[in-house]
Amino acid sequence: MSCSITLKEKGYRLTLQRGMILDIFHEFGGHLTAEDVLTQLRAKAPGVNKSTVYRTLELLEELGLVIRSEHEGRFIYHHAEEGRHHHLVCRRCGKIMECDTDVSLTLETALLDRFGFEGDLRHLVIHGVCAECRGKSK
Amino acid sequence: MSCSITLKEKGYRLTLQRGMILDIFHEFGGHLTAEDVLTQLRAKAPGVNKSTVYRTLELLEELGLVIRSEHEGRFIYHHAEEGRHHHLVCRRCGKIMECDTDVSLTLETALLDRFGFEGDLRHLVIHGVCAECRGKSK
DNA sequence: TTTCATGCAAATGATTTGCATAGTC
DNA sequence: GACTATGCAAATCATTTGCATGAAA
Repeated sequence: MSCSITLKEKGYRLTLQRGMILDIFHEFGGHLTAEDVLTQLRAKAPGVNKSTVYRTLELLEELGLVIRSEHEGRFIYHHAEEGRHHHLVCRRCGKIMECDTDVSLTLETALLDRFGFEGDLRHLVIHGVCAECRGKSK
Repeated sequence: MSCSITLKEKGYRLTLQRGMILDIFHEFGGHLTAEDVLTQLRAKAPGVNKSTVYRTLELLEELGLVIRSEHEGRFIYHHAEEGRHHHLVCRRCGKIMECDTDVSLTLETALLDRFGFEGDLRHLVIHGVCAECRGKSK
């Protein structure tokens, strides 16, 4: 698959661990913490170490294969090929929804026009209150 | 000032430390880490403790007096009254610029219309490349 | 066989917590 | 005087790092 190719192209070794971590991102669509990845990984290969996960995630992010963001004091990762999308985090129930990026196109052009800032709007984390929770309390 | 009043209104004690931390947010417009606050604080009152800063920041955030966001694995805080603004973080030079929120009005309404999601667009952190850095490399 | 990746264990650094004391109301 | 906030020290938790060994090219 294309990720493995990228690894090799850039001169990195395709190890069993790296392959499995890439697989996890392919299978699992959403956002994962390093610990999530480790848990998934250990279901298949019990011996794998924490450091390997952290080092691999760092590498994959450098290569642009995964996107790193942060949530509640920890880093979360998702597959870059998964497509552009934003995260809507509800501050009441904690639910995280995905939303595609056409909602932010205007913002993207505005930033470029006004500030010359090339914003990476492939992935925003937006906090707020979801429809469900708004219905309950308001 | 209004912040002190809010503290008292909600039944919290207005201590010297809390007052000074509020002052720091009033004087210093930008975003501060807990450690930044501690440093500023110790310039005036050397004896103040780390825990007090963390506990105060937690309280101020609960009361809505400061806004907490995260950047590079640590929490950053800014005064809520400072007005709505976004942060544009340059991934090349690390510079953080502020930008007002009218650029995101379209986004705000789009989220509400489409998902019923009431996004808190008083403060976004947007990563990207600033005009200066774009000029250099592109 | 050479070099890079892994596992292990220990270090780091930000944030949190328990508890006795000091300060506010 | 009662009760809350502070300082101190130690605990926690995610992430990082040094080093010897094992695996990939």
